[in-house]
Amino acid sequence: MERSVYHVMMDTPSNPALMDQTKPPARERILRTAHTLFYREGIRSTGVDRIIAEAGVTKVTFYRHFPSKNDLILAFLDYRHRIWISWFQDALQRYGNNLLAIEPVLQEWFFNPVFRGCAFINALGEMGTMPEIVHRVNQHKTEMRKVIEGLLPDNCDREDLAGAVAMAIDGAVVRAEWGEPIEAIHGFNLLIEGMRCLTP
Amino acid sequence: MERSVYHVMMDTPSNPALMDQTKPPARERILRTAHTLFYREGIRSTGVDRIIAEAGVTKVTFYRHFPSKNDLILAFLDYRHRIWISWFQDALQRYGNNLLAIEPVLQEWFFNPVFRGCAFINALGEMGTMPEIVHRVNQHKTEMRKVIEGLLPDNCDREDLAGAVAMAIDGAVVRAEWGEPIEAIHGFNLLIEGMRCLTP
DNA sequence: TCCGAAGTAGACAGATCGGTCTACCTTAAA
DNA sequence: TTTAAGGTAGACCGATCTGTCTACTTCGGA
Repeated sequence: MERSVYHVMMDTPSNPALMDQTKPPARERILRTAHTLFYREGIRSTGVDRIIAEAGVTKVTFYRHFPSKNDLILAFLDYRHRIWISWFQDALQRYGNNLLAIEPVLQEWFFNPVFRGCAFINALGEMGTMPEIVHRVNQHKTEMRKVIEGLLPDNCDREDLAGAVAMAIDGAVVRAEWGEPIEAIHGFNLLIEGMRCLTP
Repeated sequence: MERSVYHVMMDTPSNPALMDQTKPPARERILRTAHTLFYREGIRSTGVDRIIAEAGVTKVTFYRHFPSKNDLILAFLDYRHRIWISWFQDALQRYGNNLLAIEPVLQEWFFNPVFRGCAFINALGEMGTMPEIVHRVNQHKTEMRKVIEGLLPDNCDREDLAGAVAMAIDGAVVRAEWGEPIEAIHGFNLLIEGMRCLTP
C-alpha cells in the first residue's frame, strides 16, 4: 500500500513544516480535503466553499473537476472505499490474516484519533434516500465481506459466515462511534467466539 | 402502549378522511411532523420551514415551543426513544419475550414501509460531533440493552451477552437499511445461534 | 372582567448554500 | 508557435437557511 493512502486512513495530521513541499495536483487536494471534512463533520454540514478554501483551489478549478457537489460526494465515497479496503487488507495481513486478526485491526481503527465510524454507514444515515449512495454502500460492504471470506476455513459456508462477521463488525463500529470502543471490541469477541464454535 | 405511539412507530399513513377530527395541540403536531421528516429524510436536510408548514403552525408558535432547531432535534430524539422502546418491548412480548423473539421483531421492523434504520445511528452519522446527540445515543442504546437483558437466562453474564446481542441487532439494522433485510435477519440468526451455544 | 397563555398570518433580516461568470496567467505538447 | 488544459482571483446570482418581528385573535381561569 502506497504511503499516501495509509496516511489519509490512519495518520494524525503531520507537522506542516515537515510536509512534502511539492503539493499534489488540484483534484487530489480537493478529494483529500473533502475526505477529511466529510468524514469528520458530515457531508451536508460541509459546504463546498470550505472545501475550496482548505484545498487551496478556486471555484473554477473545483467545478472543473467536480461539476456539482453531488459528484464530489460520490467521488469521496469511491476514494474512501479504496483507501479503507487497502488499509483493512494490509492490517489483517499484519495480524495473521485469520478470524482472530480482526480484533486487533478493529482496535487499531477505533483508537485512531480521527476515527468517526464507518463513512458508509454515516453517509447512509445522512442521505440514505439517494440511490447512488445506497448503491455505493452496498458495493463497499460486499467487498468488505469478500475480504472476510478469505479469513475463513473452506469447510464451512463462507459467504454466510462472512456476512454475519461483517454485521458484527458494523455493530462494533457504531458502538465505538458513540464512545464505547472497549465494550465494542469485547462484544465483538463474544459474537466471534460464537461464530467459531459454529465453524467446524 | 397507547394507540398514538404505536401509530407513529409502525403504521402506514392512514386515510385523512378517517382521521380523528380533533387535532392534537401544536407542540405535539410539531414533534410528530419533525419525527416523520427527520427520520425519513435526515435532520440537516429538513428545514424548520417545512416542519412548520406541514405541522400547520406558525413560526411564532414553533419558536415558542422550541427556541431553536437544536432544541427540536433533541426533543425529537427523546420522542423517538420513547416510542421506539415502547414498541420494542411490546413487540417482544407478543413474540414470547425471549431471545428467539428478537428475530420476528426485527422482521416486523425491517419490513415496515417507513423503516429507515435506527434514528440514533443515523443521527450519530449525521451529527456525531455534537455531545448532546452522542449522549442521547448512549442513553438509548443503554436502555435497549437493558430490555435485552430481560430476555436472557440468569445463569450467565447477562450484561455482557446483552451488549453483544444489541451489537448484532445494530449490525442487522444497518444492513437492512442498505437494502438487505433478509440477509440481515439471516446473519443475525447466525450470530445469535453462536450466542446461544455460549449460553449454558 | 381582566389577564396571560397560546394561537393566527406573514413580512423581514442576515448568513450561507450551491453554482456561474469574466478576465487573466502558466505550462507542456503538437 | 500555437493551442488547449489547467490554474489564479474574486464578483455575483438566486435560493434557502435559521431566527425575529409586528399586529391581531381566541379562550380559560383568577
